[in-house]
Amino acid sequence: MDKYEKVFELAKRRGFLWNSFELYGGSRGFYDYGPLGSTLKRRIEQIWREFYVIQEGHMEIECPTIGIEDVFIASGHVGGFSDPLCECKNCGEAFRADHLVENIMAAAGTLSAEQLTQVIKEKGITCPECGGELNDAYEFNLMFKTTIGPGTGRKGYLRPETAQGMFVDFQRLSRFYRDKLPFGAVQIGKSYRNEIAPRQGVIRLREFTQAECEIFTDPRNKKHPDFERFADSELTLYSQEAQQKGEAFRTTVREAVEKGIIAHEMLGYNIALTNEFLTKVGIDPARLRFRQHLKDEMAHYAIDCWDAEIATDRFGWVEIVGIADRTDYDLKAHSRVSKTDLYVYVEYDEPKMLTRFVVKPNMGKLGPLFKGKAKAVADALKQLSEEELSKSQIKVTVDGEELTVSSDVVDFAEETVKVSGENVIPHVIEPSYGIDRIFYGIMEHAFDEEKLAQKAAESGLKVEENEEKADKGPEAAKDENEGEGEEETRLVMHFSSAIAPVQVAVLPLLTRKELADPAKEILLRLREKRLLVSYDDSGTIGRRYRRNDEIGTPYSVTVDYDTLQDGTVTIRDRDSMRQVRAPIKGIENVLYELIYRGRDFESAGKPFNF
RNA sequence: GCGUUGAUGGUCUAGCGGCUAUGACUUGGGCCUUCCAAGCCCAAAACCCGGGUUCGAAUCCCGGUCGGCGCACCA
Repeated sequence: MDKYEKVFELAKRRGFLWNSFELYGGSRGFYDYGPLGSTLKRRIEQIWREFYVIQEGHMEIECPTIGIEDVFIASGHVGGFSDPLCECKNCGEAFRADHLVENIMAAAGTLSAEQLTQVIKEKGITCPECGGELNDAYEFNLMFKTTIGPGTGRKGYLRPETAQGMFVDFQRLSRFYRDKLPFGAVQIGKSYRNEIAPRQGVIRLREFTQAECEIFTDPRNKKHPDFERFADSELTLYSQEAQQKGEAFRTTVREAVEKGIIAHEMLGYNIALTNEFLTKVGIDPARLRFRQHLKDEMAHYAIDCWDAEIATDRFGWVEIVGIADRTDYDLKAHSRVSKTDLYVYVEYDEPKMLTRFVVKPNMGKLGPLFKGKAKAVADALKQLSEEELSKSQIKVTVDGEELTVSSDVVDFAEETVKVSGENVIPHVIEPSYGIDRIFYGIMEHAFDEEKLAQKAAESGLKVEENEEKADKGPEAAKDENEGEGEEETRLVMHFSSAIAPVQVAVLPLLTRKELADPAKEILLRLREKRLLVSYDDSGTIGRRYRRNDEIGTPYSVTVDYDTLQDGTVTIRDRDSMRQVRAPIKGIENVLYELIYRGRDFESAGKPFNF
């Protein structure tokens, strides 16, 4: 079993992730989040909101998951979100039709499936594998298509990304933020891609959760007002240059921006923010890097693009976040299709005085003179130069007809006007998170199989000797030695308490009413503090500790007979397995501080060892 | 999508023409038990789906579904 299998086995068994539709045999590319998985995921999303909505002030919006066709025509998904495929009739191998044609002609990527089929036939292209005949090329679009309304209805698509919502709502958002750049908006929700062959579990899904943020920025100023906040943060960067050498390096955000490795402060800031977020939710910094897109891999309109990648045991480096400067590409595209200008009016620091030549035809006189042609004449006059307008008889050409206008029907002058700003199409900085992949990354990075004997030696915990076996004499001891290969291991999920789906387990030492009652009282008090708590009284205490280790519960509270005497309970720390003794009174505050205030465990009570 | 390989209780697995389908862990009920899983008793729980071959199929054959791997794909 490799690590992926172990993590998945645990995830399945403990209610984190299940194959969807298992009852009916399942369906590829879909996963259910079980009770604990669902909670864990929601907590990740909630921290994401704390970062982007609360701290950064990019408000959240919610758009339909079904979009109308125009939206995806503008975004390029209708035309470009598909690949022309074609298969060999002989060996069945599938190829990208445009790739086959690429060697023969340029701009193969712009051809339709029909055109590609024609080229393949004309040039007699055969299967690169076996030389067999190829069948007709066809478009495979990765969007799920549907119909809106009854009958033929209207074409609709399940959105392949959440980002378009923010672009389509751009004007409303701009008003909401009182037309002041930069501003941003986020959306967390489901997106859909009809993948050809989804694999790798939750890494590639047909329905998945994205958290995307679009920051609309002044293209002339990509400095970040709060850059200093992260300027000295260290990042692991795998830049274009570093990729040549095959080696990532550590540097500060400031240095990366100054040296031009990262294009500008806006990107640098957002990469650092991403780094902070991922670390906070439990991605191991040692298994995290930011990889820059290579020139040929970047979308043609993008200025710079960085992926946060995590090291996974089976799949190697996996992209979990993309952070790109998409320029004004999306807004321009929607402008074009919707025939609406999308811009923000940006005021200058100082109004500019501009001199320009202004022509003012006197319509009161032109009208009676030229009747229906008056408007055209006026327009023609406006095009003339000062010199021509200065003549007493001005000649203009309207619809091929030369007309003469006397100089008294038109005024002109050089005017100085005050211009206090201009219309700007913002550039978009887009951090785009794949929540499901982050979820898996957290699971894998939190997963641990601890050798218990070794741990006990290291942490100075008491090693449990099996007394029974010792009593049985030398033979039993020999048995034990022979079984040495099967050293006891402990499965632990080292979730941070910020995301753990269960934060505290309340456990009566024995299944007895006199212990259960105070335990249940503690349970209620913790719930009042809005902590995620579970109660478990089945099996031995050790077994329950292990159960909670597996689901990553950071703290356990145990009620025993001493509790009845002196009103104290045991708090156990998941990672160190250490225990302290603390009074029941105020226990909810102590746990709250351990979980949310980073209180040191040893300070939570008196050291305790059994 | 092509090729290849696999599919047995919740999990991991034995069985590869003839059984009431193996075992372990887990789970539930109880006993025992005063702090780190596997002490005792009891119980629950499985042959992926559909065809075919055969007196008889978990086992052999075909198709499908799902999983792994390789190729292609990953906008």
